[in-house]
Amino acid sequence: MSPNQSCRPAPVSARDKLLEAGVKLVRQQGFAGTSVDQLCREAGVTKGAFFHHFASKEALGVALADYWSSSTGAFFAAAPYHHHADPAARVLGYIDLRTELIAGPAESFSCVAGTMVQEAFVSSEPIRAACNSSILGNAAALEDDLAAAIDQSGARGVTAASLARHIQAVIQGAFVLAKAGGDAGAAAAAREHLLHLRRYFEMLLTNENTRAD
Amino acid sequence: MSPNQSCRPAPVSARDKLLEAGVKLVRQQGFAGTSVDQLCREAGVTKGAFFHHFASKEALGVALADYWSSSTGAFFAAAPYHHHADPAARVLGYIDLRTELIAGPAESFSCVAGTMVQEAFVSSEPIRAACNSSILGNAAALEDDLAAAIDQSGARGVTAASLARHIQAVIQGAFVLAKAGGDAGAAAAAREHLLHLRRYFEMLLTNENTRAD
DNA sequence: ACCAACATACCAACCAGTCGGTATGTTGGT
DNA sequence: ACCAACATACCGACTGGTTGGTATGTTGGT
Repeated sequence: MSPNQSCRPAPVSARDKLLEAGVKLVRQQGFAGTSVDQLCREAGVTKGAFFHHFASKEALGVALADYWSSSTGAFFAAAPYHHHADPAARVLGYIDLRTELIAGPAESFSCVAGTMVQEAFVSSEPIRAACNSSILGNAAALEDDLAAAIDQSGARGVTAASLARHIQAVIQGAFVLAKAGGDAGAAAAAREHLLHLRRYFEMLLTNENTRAD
Repeated sequence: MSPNQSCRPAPVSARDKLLEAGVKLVRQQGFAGTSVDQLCREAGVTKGAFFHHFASKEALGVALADYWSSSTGAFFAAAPYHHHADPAARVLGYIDLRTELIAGPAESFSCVAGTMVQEAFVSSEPIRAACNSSILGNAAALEDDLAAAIDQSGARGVTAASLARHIQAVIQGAFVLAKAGGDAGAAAAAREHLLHLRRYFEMLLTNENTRAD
Protein backbone atom coordinates (compact mmCIF):
# COMPACT_ATOMS: atom_id res chain seq x y z
CA MET A 1 0.00 0.00 0.00
CA SER A 2 2.48 2.62 -0.98
CA PRO A 3 2.47 4.12 -4.45
CA ASN A 4 4.46 7.23 -3.78
CA GLN A 5 3.33 10.82 -3.86
CA SER A 6 4.18 11.57 -7.46
CA CYS A 7 1.61 9.21 -8.93
CA ARG A 8 -1.34 11.09 -7.49
CA PRO A 9 -2.72 14.24 -9.15
CA ALA A 10 -1.98 17.60 -7.50
CA PRO A 11 -4.80 18.30 -5.01
CA VAL A 12 -7.03 21.29 -5.71
CA SER A 13 -9.76 21.58 -3.08
CA ALA A 14 -8.93 22.22 0.56
CA ARG A 15 -10.23 18.75 1.38
CA ASP A 16 -7.80 17.06 -1.01
CA LYS A 17 -4.93 19.25 0.14
CA LEU A 18 -5.64 18.23 3.75
CA LEU A 19 -5.71 14.55 2.81
CA GLU A 20 -2.40 14.85 0.96
CA ALA A 21 -0.95 16.66 3.97
CA GLY A 22 -2.31 13.84 6.11
CA VAL A 23 -0.51 11.21 4.02
CA LYS A 24 2.79 13.05 4.42
CA LEU A 25 2.55 13.97 8.10
CA VAL A 26 1.01 10.74 9.38
CA ARG A 27 3.71 8.75 7.62
CA GLN A 28 6.35 10.82 9.38
CA GLN A 29 4.82 11.41 12.81
CA GLY A 30 1.85 9.12 13.19
CA PHE A 31 -1.72 10.21 13.80
CA ALA A 32 -1.61 11.33 17.42
CA GLY A 33 1.70 13.06 16.78
CA THR A 34 0.17 15.21 14.06
CA SER A 35 -1.94 18.19 15.14
CA VAL A 36 -4.81 19.77 13.23
CA ASP A 37 -2.85 23.03 13.06
CA GLN A 38 0.09 21.21 11.51
CA LEU A 39 -2.15 19.62 8.91
CA CYS A 40 -3.62 23.02 8.03
CA ARG A 41 -0.19 24.64 7.79
CA GLU A 42 1.12 21.83 5.57
CA ALA A 43 -1.98 21.97 3.36
CA GLY A 44 -1.95 25.77 3.22
CA VAL A 45 -5.53 26.08 4.48
CA THR A 46 -7.10 27.43 7.65
CA LYS A 47 -8.68 25.70 10.57
CA GLY A 48 -12.07 26.85 9.41
CA ALA A 49 -11.58 24.90 6.21
CA PHE A 50 -10.53 21.83 8.17
CA PHE A 51 -13.64 21.71 10.30
CA HIS A 52 -15.83 22.60 7.37
CA HIS A 53 -14.77 19.38 5.61
CA PHE A 54 -14.19 17.09 8.63
CA ALA A 55 -16.36 16.91 11.73
CA SER A 56 -13.36 16.05 13.88
CA LYS A 57 -9.74 14.97 13.73
CA GLU A 58 -10.94 11.38 14.00
CA ALA A 59 -13.16 11.90 10.94
CA LEU A 60 -10.09 13.02 8.99
CA GLY A 61 -8.35 9.83 10.09
CA VAL A 62 -11.17 7.72 8.68
CA ALA A 63 -11.27 9.76 5.46
CA LEU A 64 -7.50 9.46 5.19
CA ALA A 65 -7.62 5.66 5.37
CA ASP A 66 -10.35 5.63 2.72
CA TYR A 67 -8.39 8.05 0.53
CA TRP A 68 -5.32 5.87 0.90
CA SER A 69 -7.36 2.78 0.04
CA SER A 70 -8.80 4.15 -3.12
CA SER A 71 -5.65 5.79 -4.46
CA THR A 72 -3.49 2.70 -3.86
CA GLY A 73 -6.26 0.39 -5.00
CA ALA A 74 -6.52 2.23 -8.31
CA PHE A 75 -2.75 2.10 -8.74
CA PHE A 76 -2.52 -1.67 -8.32
CA ALA A 77 -5.63 -2.33 -10.39
CA ALA A 78 -3.97 -0.56 -13.32
CA ALA A 79 -0.59 -2.31 -12.91
CA PRO A 80 0.68 -4.53 -15.75
CA TYR A 81 1.31 -7.68 -13.67
CA HIS A 82 -2.32 -8.65 -14.30
CA HIS A 83 -1.44 -9.51 -17.91
CA HIS A 84 0.53 -12.66 -17.09
CA ALA A 85 -1.29 -15.75 -18.31
CA ASP A 86 -0.16 -17.88 -15.36
CA PRO A 87 -1.87 -17.04 -12.03
CA ALA A 88 1.29 -17.83 -10.03
CA ALA A 89 3.19 -15.39 -12.27
CA ARG A 90 0.57 -12.74 -11.49
CA VAL A 91 1.08 -13.25 -7.76
CA LEU A 92 4.87 -13.10 -8.08
CA GLY A 93 4.43 -10.06 -10.35
CA TYR A 94 2.54 -8.30 -7.57
CA ILE A 95 5.29 -9.10 -5.07
CA ASP A 96 7.91 -7.83 -7.54
CA LEU A 97 5.98 -4.60 -8.06
CA ARG A 98 5.74 -4.07 -4.31
CA THR A 99 9.48 -4.68 -4.11
CA GLU A 100 10.19 -2.06 -6.76
CA LEU A 101 8.06 0.51 -4.96
CA ILE A 102 10.33 0.33 -1.93
CA ALA A 103 12.90 3.10 -2.46
CA GLY A 104 14.17 6.17 -0.69
CA PRO A 105 13.46 6.96 2.99
CA ALA A 106 10.90 4.89 4.91
CA GLU A 107 8.43 7.77 5.13
CA SER A 108 8.13 7.78 1.36
CA PHE A 109 7.15 4.13 0.90
CA SER A 110 5.51 3.10 4.18
CA CYS A 111 1.79 2.56 4.64
CA VAL A 112 -0.52 5.20 6.09
CA ALA A 113 -3.12 2.65 7.21
CA GLY A 114 -0.54 0.43 8.89
CA THR A 115 0.94 3.40 10.73
CA MET A 116 -2.41 4.76 11.85
CA VAL A 117 -3.89 1.50 13.05
CA GLN A 118 -0.98 0.84 15.41
CA GLU A 119 -1.90 3.89 17.49
CA ALA A 120 -5.63 4.03 16.99
CA PHE A 121 -6.83 0.43 17.15
CA VAL A 122 -7.93 0.81 20.77
CA SER A 123 -8.78 4.51 20.95
CA SER A 124 -10.79 4.80 17.75
CA GLU A 125 -12.93 1.99 16.41
CA PRO A 126 -13.87 3.90 13.20
CA ILE A 127 -10.21 4.47 12.32
CA ARG A 128 -9.36 0.85 13.12
CA ALA A 129 -12.12 -0.38 10.83
CA ALA A 130 -11.13 1.97 8.00
CA CYS A 131 -7.49 0.89 8.21
CA ASN A 132 -8.51 -2.75 8.29
CA SER A 133 -10.57 -2.27 5.13
CA SER A 134 -7.62 -0.59 3.47
CA ILE A 135 -5.24 -3.45 4.22
CA LEU A 136 -7.80 -6.16 3.53
CA GLY A 137 -8.73 -4.45 0.27
CA ASN A 138 -5.18 -4.90 -0.95
CA ALA A 139 -5.30 -8.53 0.13
CA ALA A 140 -8.68 -9.22 -1.51
CA ALA A 141 -7.40 -8.02 -4.90
CA LEU A 142 -5.01 -10.99 -4.88
CA GLU A 143 -7.32 -13.77 -3.74
CA ASP A 144 -8.58 -14.89 -7.14
CA ASP A 145 -5.07 -15.19 -8.55
CA LEU A 146 -3.92 -17.01 -5.44
CA ALA A 147 -6.84 -19.43 -5.53
CA ALA A 148 -6.04 -20.26 -9.16
CA ALA A 149 -2.33 -20.64 -8.40
CA ILE A 150 -3.03 -22.96 -5.46
CA ASP A 151 -5.38 -24.99 -7.62
CA GLN A 152 -2.81 -25.27 -10.39
CA SER A 153 0.13 -26.17 -8.18
CA GLY A 154 -1.80 -28.51 -5.90
CA ALA A 155 -0.32 -26.84 -2.84
CA ARG A 156 -1.93 -28.17 0.33
CA GLY A 157 -2.56 -26.73 3.77
CA VAL A 158 -2.91 -23.14 2.60
CA THR A 159 -5.89 -21.02 1.57
CA ALA A 160 -5.95 -18.10 -0.84
CA ALA A 161 -7.33 -15.77 1.84
CA SER A 162 -4.63 -16.69 4.33
CA LEU A 163 -1.84 -16.26 1.78
CA ALA A 164 -3.24 -12.93 0.60
CA ARG A 165 -3.25 -11.61 4.15
CA HIS A 166 0.21 -13.00 4.71
CA ILE A 167 1.60 -10.96 1.82
CA GLN A 168 0.25 -7.81 3.47
CA ALA A 169 1.68 -8.86 6.85
CA VAL A 170 5.18 -9.30 5.44
CA ILE A 171 4.96 -5.93 3.70
CA GLN A 172 3.84 -4.23 6.92
CA GLY A 173 6.59 -5.94 8.87
CA ALA A 174 9.18 -4.85 6.31
CA PHE A 175 7.99 -1.26 6.80
CA VAL A 176 8.37 -1.45 10.58
CA LEU A 177 11.92 -2.79 10.36
CA ALA A 178 12.81 -0.22 7.68
CA LYS A 179 11.67 2.58 9.98
CA ALA A 180 13.67 1.10 12.84
CA GLY A 181 16.78 0.70 10.70
CA GLY A 182 17.13 4.38 9.88
CA ASP A 183 17.77 6.06 6.57
CA ALA A 184 20.92 4.28 5.47
CA GLY A 185 19.90 1.16 3.61
CA ALA A 186 16.34 1.12 4.91
CA ALA A 187 14.88 0.44 1.49
CA ALA A 188 17.37 -2.29 0.59
CA ALA A 189 16.73 -4.09 3.88
CA ALA A 190 12.98 -3.84 3.40
CA ARG A 191 13.22 -5.29 -0.11
CA GLU A 192 15.00 -8.31 1.30
CA HIS A 193 11.90 -9.31 3.25
CA LEU A 194 9.85 -9.31 0.06
CA LEU A 195 12.54 -11.51 -1.47
CA HIS A 196 12.02 -14.06 1.30
CA LEU A 197 8.29 -13.82 0.71
CA ARG A 198 8.84 -14.39 -3.00
CA ARG A 199 10.97 -17.46 -2.29
CA TYR A 200 8.25 -18.87 -0.03
CA PHE A 201 5.64 -18.41 -2.74
CA GLU A 202 7.89 -19.87 -5.42
CA MET A 203 8.44 -22.98 -3.33
CA LEU A 204 4.77 -23.18 -2.48
CA LEU A 205 3.24 -22.54 -5.89
CA THR A 206 5.79 -23.80 -8.41
CA ASN A 207 7.53 -26.64 -6.58
CA GLU A 208 7.44 -29.99 -8.43
CA ASN A 209 6.72 -31.95 -5.24
CA THR A 210 3.42 -30.28 -4.62
CA ARG A 211 2.65 -29.84 -8.28
CA ALA A 212 2.87 -33.59 -8.89
CA ASP A 213 -0.18 -34.86 -7.02
CA MET B 1 9.10 -9.48 21.45
CA SER B 2 6.08 -9.92 23.64
CA PRO B 3 6.26 -11.98 26.80
CA ASN B 4 3.14 -10.79 28.48
CA GLN B 5 2.77 -8.75 31.60
CA SER B 6 2.41 -11.62 34.05
CA CYS B 7 5.93 -12.95 33.54
CA ARG B 8 7.59 -9.82 34.88
CA PRO B 9 7.93 -9.18 38.65
CA ALA B 10 5.66 -6.56 40.20
CA PRO B 11 7.42 -3.19 39.97
CA VAL B 12 8.40 -1.53 43.24
CA SER B 13 10.20 1.76 42.57
CA ALA B 14 8.44 4.66 40.88
CA ARG B 15 10.78 4.23 37.93
CA ASP B 16 9.77 0.61 37.40
CA LYS B 17 6.10 1.44 37.90
CA LEU B 18 6.40 4.12 35.21
CA LEU B 19 8.08 1.72 32.80
CA GLU B 20 5.38 -0.90 33.38
CA ALA B 21 2.74 1.79 32.82
CA GLY B 22 4.62 2.74 29.66
CA VAL B 23 4.46 -0.83 28.34
CA LYS B 24 0.71 -0.96 28.90
CA LEU B 25 -0.21 2.50 27.62
CA VAL B 26 2.16 2.64 24.63
CA ARG B 27 0.86 -0.72 23.48
CA GLN B 28 -2.67 0.62 23.56
CA GLN B 29 -2.24 4.23 22.43
CA GLY B 30 1.23 4.63 21.00
CA PHE B 31 3.89 7.00 22.31
CA ALA B 32 2.59 10.38 21.15
CA GLY B 33 -0.92 9.38 22.18
CA THR B 34 0.20 8.75 25.76
CA SER B 35 0.73 11.79 27.99
CA VAL B 36 3.08 12.11 30.93
CA ASP B 37 0.08 12.72 33.19
CA GLN B 38 -1.53 9.52 32.01
CA LEU B 39 1.65 7.57 32.67
CA CYS B 40 1.84 9.00 36.18
CA ARG B 41 -1.83 8.23 36.88
CA GLU B 42 -1.46 4.65 35.60
CA ALA B 43 1.73 4.13 37.62
CA GLY B 44 0.24 5.75 40.73
CA VAL B 45 3.04 8.28 41.07
CA THR B 46 3.27 12.05 40.72
CA LYS B 47 4.80 14.19 38.03
CA GLY B 48 7.64 15.08 40.34
CA ALA B 49 8.61 11.41 40.47
CA PHE B 50 8.46 11.17 36.68
CA PHE B 51 10.86 14.03 36.08
CA HIS B 52 13.07 12.90 38.92
CA HIS B 53 13.74 9.64 37.05
CA PHE B 54 13.49 10.80 33.43
CA ALA B 55 14.86 14.02 32.01
CA SER B 56 12.05 14.22 29.45
CA LYS B 57 9.26 12.22 27.89
CA GLU B 58 11.68 11.25 25.13
CA ALA B 59 14.10 9.88 27.74
CA LEU B 60 11.31 7.67 29.06
CA GLY B 61 10.76 6.42 25.51
CA VAL B 62 14.40 5.40 25.21
CA ALA B 63 14.37 3.80 28.67
CA LEU B 64 11.15 1.98 27.77
CA ALA B 65 12.69 0.45 24.65
CA ASP B 66 15.71 -0.65 26.70
CA TYR B 67 13.49 -2.02 29.46
CA TRP B 68 11.49 -3.92 26.85
CA SER B 69 14.70 -5.25 25.30
CA SER B 70 16.14 -6.59 28.49
CA SER B 71 12.95 -8.10 29.88
CA THR B 72 12.08 -9.87 26.62
CA GLY B 73 15.70 -10.80 26.00
CA ALA B 74 15.89 -12.48 29.39
CA PHE B 75 12.64 -14.33 28.72
CA PHE B 76 13.81 -15.83 25.42
CA ALA B 77 17.29 -16.59 26.72
CA ALA B 78 15.73 -18.75 29.43
CA ALA B 79 13.27 -20.53 27.11
CA PRO B 80 13.58 -24.31 26.68
CA TYR B 81 13.80 -24.32 22.85
CA HIS B 82 17.58 -23.89 23.20
CA HIS B 83 17.86 -27.51 24.36
CA HIS B 84 17.12 -29.06 20.97
CA ALA B 85 20.21 -30.77 19.57
CA ASP B 86 19.38 -29.82 15.96
CA PRO B 87 19.90 -26.12 15.12
CA ALA B 88 16.95 -26.10 12.71
CA ALA B 89 14.78 -27.50 15.51
CA ARG B 90 15.94 -24.65 17.74
CA VAL B 91 14.90 -22.10 15.11
CA LEU B 92 11.51 -23.75 14.64
CA GLY B 93 11.21 -23.99 18.41
CA TYR B 94 11.65 -20.22 18.66
CA ILE B 95 8.95 -19.66 16.04
CA ASP B 96 6.65 -22.06 17.88
CA LEU B 97 7.24 -20.24 21.16
CA ARG B 98 6.47 -16.90 19.52
CA THR B 99 3.30 -18.46 18.14
CA GLU B 100 2.21 -19.65 21.57
CA LEU B 101 2.76 -16.21 23.07
CA ILE B 102 0.14 -14.75 20.74
CA ALA B 103 -3.11 -14.89 22.69
CA GLY B 104 -5.82 -12.53 23.87
CA PRO B 105 -6.24 -8.97 22.59
CA ALA B 106 -3.54 -7.41 20.39
CA GLU B 107 -2.47 -4.94 23.08
CA SER B 108 -1.42 -7.83 25.29
CA PHE B 109 0.96 -9.52 22.83
CA SER B 110 2.15 -6.73 20.51
CA CYS B 111 5.59 -5.17 20.58
CA VAL B 112 6.35 -1.91 22.39
CA ALA B 113 9.43 -1.19 20.28
CA GLY B 114 7.62 -1.86 17.00
CA THR B 115 4.76 0.40 18.02
CA MET B 116 6.99 3.23 19.20
CA VAL B 117 9.32 3.24 16.23
CA GLN B 118 6.47 3.72 13.77
CA GLU B 119 5.70 7.14 15.22
CA ALA B 120 9.10 8.25 16.42
CA PHE B 121 11.54 7.19 13.70
CA VAL B 122 11.59 10.70 12.20
CA SER B 123 10.92 12.88 15.24
CA SER B 124 13.28 11.21 17.71
CA GLU B 125 16.56 9.66 16.67
CA PRO B 126 17.34 8.31 20.19
CA ILE B 127 14.01 6.47 20.36
CA ARG B 128 14.47 5.10 16.84
CA ALA B 129 17.93 3.78 17.72
CA ALA B 130 16.72 2.21 20.98
CA CYS B 131 13.82 0.48 19.23
CA ASN B 132 16.12 -0.75 16.49
CA SER B 133 18.46 -2.26 19.09
CA SER B 134 15.50 -3.93 20.74
CA ILE B 135 14.29 -5.57 17.53
CA LEU B 136 17.79 -6.41 16.29
CA GLY B 137 18.63 -7.85 19.69
CA ASN B 138 15.90 -10.40 19.26
CA ALA B 139 17.17 -11.17 15.77
CA ALA B 140 20.82 -11.50 16.86
CA ALA B 141 19.91 -14.13 19.46
CA LEU B 142 18.91 -16.42 16.58
CA GLU B 143 21.80 -15.90 14.22
CA ASP B 144 24.09 -18.64 15.48
CA ASP B 145 21.36 -21.27 15.33
CA LEU B 146 20.36 -20.06 11.85
CA ALA B 147 23.93 -20.14 10.58
CA ALA B 148 24.29 -23.71 11.81
CA ALA B 149 20.95 -24.71 10.30
CA ILE B 150 21.84 -23.16 6.94
CA ASP B 151 25.17 -24.93 7.02
CA GLN B 152 23.56 -28.26 7.83
CA SER B 153 20.80 -28.04 5.23
CA GLY B 154 22.97 -26.59 2.47
CA ALA B 155 20.35 -23.92 1.80
CA ARG B 156 21.66 -21.40 -0.72
CA GLY B 157 20.94 -17.74 -1.38
CA VAL B 158 20.12 -16.87 2.23
CA THR B 159 22.17 -15.55 5.12
CA ALA B 160 21.62 -16.11 8.83
CA ALA B 161 21.42 -12.37 9.47
CA SER B 162 18.82 -11.83 6.77
CA LEU B 163 16.67 -14.75 7.96
CA ALA B 164 16.91 -13.62 11.57
CA ARG B 165 15.67 -10.16 10.63
CA HIS B 166 12.96 -11.69 8.47
CA ILE B 167 11.54 -13.59 11.43
CA GLN B 168 11.19 -10.30 13.29
CA ALA B 169 9.61 -8.64 10.26
CA VAL B 170 6.93 -11.31 9.96
CA ILE B 171 6.21 -11.06 13.69
CA GLN B 172 5.87 -7.27 13.46
CA GLY B 173 3.65 -7.57 10.41
CA ALA B 174 1.45 -10.10 12.18
CA PHE B 175 1.02 -7.60 15.03
CA VAL B 176 -0.03 -4.81 12.66
CA LEU B 177 -2.66 -6.98 10.98
CA ALA B 178 -3.87 -8.28 14.35
CA LYS B 179 -4.42 -4.70 15.54
CA ALA B 180 -6.23 -3.87 12.33
CA GLY B 181 -8.43 -6.96 12.55
CA GLY B 182 -9.98 -6.06 15.89
CA ASP B 183 -10.51 -8.18 18.96
CA ALA B 184 -12.45 -11.09 17.48
CA GLY B 185 -9.94 -13.63 16.25
CA ALA B 186 -7.00 -11.23 16.24
CA ALA B 187 -4.70 -13.71 17.94
CA ALA B 188 -5.70 -16.65 15.74
CA ALA B 189 -5.12 -14.62 12.58
CA ALA B 190 -1.73 -13.44 13.83
CA ARG B 191 -0.67 -16.99 14.62
CA GLU B 192 -1.40 -17.95 11.03
CA HIS B 193 1.37 -15.66 9.78
CA LEU B 194 3.87 -17.42 12.01
CA LEU B 195 2.63 -20.69 10.55
CA HIS B 196 3.49 -19.46 7.06
CA LEU B 197 6.87 -18.38 8.37
CA ARG B 198 7.38 -21.83 9.90
CA ARG B 199 6.49 -23.51 6.61
CA TYR B 200 9.01 -21.30 4.79
CA PHE B 201 11.74 -22.24 7.23
CA GLU B 202 10.85 -25.92 7.09
CA MET B 203 11.11 -25.90 3.30
CA LEU B 204 14.31 -23.90 3.43
CA LEU B 205 16.13 -25.74 6.20
CA THR B 206 14.86 -29.32 6.11
CA ASN B 207 14.00 -29.86 2.43
CA GLU B 208 15.72 -32.86 0.83
CA ASN B 209 16.43 -30.94 -2.41
CA THR B 210 18.65 -28.38 -0.78
CA ARG B 211 19.94 -30.78 1.81
CA ALA B 212 21.33 -33.09 -0.87
CA ASP B 213 24.16 -31.01 -2.32
C1' DA C 1 23.41 16.90 58.30
C1' DC C 2 22.81 15.17 53.96
C1' DC C 3 20.86 13.35 49.90
C1' DA C 4 17.97 10.42 47.01
C1' DA C 5 13.26 9.72 46.33
C1' DC C 6 9.44 11.42 46.04
C1' DA C 7 5.10 15.22 46.38
C1' DT C 8 2.66 19.80 45.34
C1' DA C 9 1.85 23.79 42.85
C1' DC C 10 2.40 26.07 39.00
C1' DC C 11 3.49 27.86 34.01
C1' DA C 12 3.64 29.01 29.06
C1' DA C 13 2.67 26.71 24.86
C1' DC C 14 -0.27 24.05 22.48
C1' DC C 15 -4.38 21.26 21.71
C1' DA C 16 -8.99 20.12 19.36
C1' DG C 17 -12.89 22.31 18.48
C1' DT C 18 -16.27 26.69 18.08
C1' DC C 19 -18.18 30.67 16.14
C1' DG C 20 -19.42 34.88 13.66
C1' DG C 21 -18.44 36.29 9.44
C1' DT C 22 -17.41 36.72 4.06
C1' DA C 23 -17.12 35.49 -0.86
C1' DT C 24 -18.99 32.99 -4.43
C1' DG C 25 -22.12 30.22 -6.48
C1' DT C 26 -26.94 28.09 -7.55
C1' DT C 27 -31.80 27.94 -7.90
C1' DG C 28 -36.46 29.21 -8.80
C1' DG C 29 -40.14 32.55 -8.96
C1' DT C 30 -41.63 36.66 -11.58
C1' DA D 1 -33.34 39.76 -17.06
C1' DC D 2 -33.52 40.28 -12.27
C1' DC D 3 -33.40 39.32 -7.48
C1' DA D 4 -34.39 37.05 -3.05
C1' DA D 5 -33.36 32.77 -0.71
C1' DC D 6 -30.35 29.49 0.15
C1' DA D 7 -25.95 26.55 -0.17
C1' DT D 8 -21.09 25.78 -0.29
C1' DA D 9 -16.38 26.86 0.72
C1' DC D 10 -13.58 29.06 3.40
C1' DC D 11 -11.51 32.47 6.98
C1' DG D 12 -9.17 33.44 11.55
C1' DA D 13 -9.87 35.01 16.30
C1' DC D 14 -11.17 32.73 20.29
C1' DT D 15 -11.95 29.19 24.28
C1' DG D 16 -11.33 25.89 27.82
C1' DG D 17 -8.76 22.19 28.76
C1' DT D 18 -4.26 19.58 28.33
C1' DT D 19 0.53 19.39 27.32
C1' DG D 20 5.54 18.72 28.67
C1' DG D 21 8.29 20.74 31.86
C1' DT D 22 9.88 23.51 36.23
C1' DA D 23 10.42 25.34 40.92
C1' DT D 24 9.99 24.41 45.45
C1' DG D 25 8.91 21.74 49.04
C1' DT D 26 8.77 17.25 52.25
C1' DT D 27 10.27 12.87 53.99
C1' DG D 28 12.88 8.99 55.57
C1' DG D 29 17.06 6.34 55.62
C1' DT D 30 22.09 6.64 56.79
